[in-house]
Amino acid sequence: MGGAAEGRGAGAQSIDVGAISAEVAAGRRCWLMKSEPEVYGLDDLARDGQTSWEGVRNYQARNFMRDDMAVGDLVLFYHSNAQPPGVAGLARVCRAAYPDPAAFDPASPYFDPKSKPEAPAWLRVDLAYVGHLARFVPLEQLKADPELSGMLVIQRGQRLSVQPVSGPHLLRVLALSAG
DNA sequence: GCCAACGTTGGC
DNA sequence: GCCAACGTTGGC
Repeated sequence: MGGAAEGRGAGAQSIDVGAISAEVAAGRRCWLMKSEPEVYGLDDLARDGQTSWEGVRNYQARNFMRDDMAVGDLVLFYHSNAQPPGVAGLARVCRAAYPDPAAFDPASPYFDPKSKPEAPAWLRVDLAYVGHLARFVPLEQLKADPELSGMLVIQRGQRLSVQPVSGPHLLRVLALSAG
């Protein structure tokens, strides 16, 4: 591997910013979701094409998925606990919230005995890969950008792994990644 | 590894 | 319902 693909996994795609802008202008909902790249990063999603977002164990994050997330929604894929942390790419919700089977599995690190199949406490969505940002946008750059003031991910102590993002903020991140 | 921020738990 | 203790997140 080399050239433009340096540092990206096999199958990495670029993002059609014009098409995304049109979607956002038409009212497409936007999100940011965090993953530790050593656990499951954007390269893994590019390889797999889609994935089930298991393991959300925070009520506010669950409620966002349950109440507000729909098929087609756009997702900034954020690498947390990374060096540096930041936005790596774009994904899309391809299945709306449904019970997270990991919560029922005693062998899973996400097992939660409070969650029963007849009354699931935890949900997951499925995400499809859209593309890698032209350039990774580190958290430091998000924090420094005046147009992104108010974005949740840059706020101190903000730990939510599923966050709503405004359309203009999502487009701004794409613009920053282009240069 | 440190630690600030936050969420959850459990005694009362 | 209060709140201290504890566990987790996640940047640094």
